[in-house]
Amino acid sequence: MENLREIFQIMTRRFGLLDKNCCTAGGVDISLVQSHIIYEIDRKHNPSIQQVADSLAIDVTTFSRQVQSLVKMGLVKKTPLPEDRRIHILNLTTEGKYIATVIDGQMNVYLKEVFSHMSEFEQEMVINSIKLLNESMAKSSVCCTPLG
Amino acid sequence: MENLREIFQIMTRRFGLLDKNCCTAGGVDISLVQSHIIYEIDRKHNPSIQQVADSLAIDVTTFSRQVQSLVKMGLVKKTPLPEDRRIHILNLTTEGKYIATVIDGQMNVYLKEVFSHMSEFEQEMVINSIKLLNESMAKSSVCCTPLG
DNA sequence: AATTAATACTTGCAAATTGCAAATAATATA
DNA sequence: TATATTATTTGCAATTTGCAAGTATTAATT
Repeated sequence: MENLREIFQIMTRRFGLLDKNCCTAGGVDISLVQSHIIYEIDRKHNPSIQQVADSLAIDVTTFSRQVQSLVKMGLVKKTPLPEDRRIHILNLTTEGKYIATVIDGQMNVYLKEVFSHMSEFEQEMVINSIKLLNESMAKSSVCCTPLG
Repeated sequence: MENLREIFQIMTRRFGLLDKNCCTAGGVDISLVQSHIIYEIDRKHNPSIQQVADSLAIDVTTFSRQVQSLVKMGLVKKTPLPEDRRIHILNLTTEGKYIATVIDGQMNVYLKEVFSHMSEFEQEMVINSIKLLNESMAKSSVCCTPLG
């Protein structure tokens, strides 16, 4: 088998670049990490601080501060859970949701553009492959355990 | 077509985690960025500072300082080019090469482990898909232009 | 019920990383 | 020679990071 690392290194680097494009929406500038946080809060159902931090494999203390920023920016709301007030639940404000939607749309436009250079058949294949890869990484012991 | 961003977001995040594992070799600790820099210097033939910075899409001033650290750590050598002494050529020291080799080996072990959860056929397919993806991104206008 | 332990989250640093603007150094052009 | 251009490096000043230690709240133990 050929050099796996080579092709993966290039791929992830390129996606990193694509990702960087995606941090301005509706006149609001956010950082890459913040966009990932918003994405994750949107995806999960009322997650706690700890949960999201684990999913993104960010140190909780760092994450705590990032959340504070996002709250200050009016994109995220933080509410103590009534049943257990140690836990704080996160969700997006209306503006936060809006930003999430815009970024998501933008990302999909970018990805579609990338896919437009392939045939129907190839597109199918690539999508299946990525899914397979995700499943394999989920099974793997060497990495990637966080995130559900 | 289904939500492209979802599967890519998960994939790149997981690879990010895998990548993070890969920064200790032979008793030397390096950061993620530094490991990418070493990888890129190794891959290119006597690249200049500017070239590597562009490839990795890192600000040159930031990159300059990272190189200084790596030189201080004895992993990278920086030599002015005789024909044009504005340009500084980078290459790995013996220890730098050693580190690069160790990390590369380690990464390939990890990747093989991930691939071990797939059939022969699937493995082939995934590899072809990643290559296709890389080619498509290279053709794309929306991202990823740096790096050759 | 009172102590102790465990969990979820937040601060206090201090170090590392970043990027812009300005500086230097070397070459190319007028 | 003077001016512009290119490659790289510093000077900040702001942001981001992670560890250790803190607070707040709930669970377990006595």
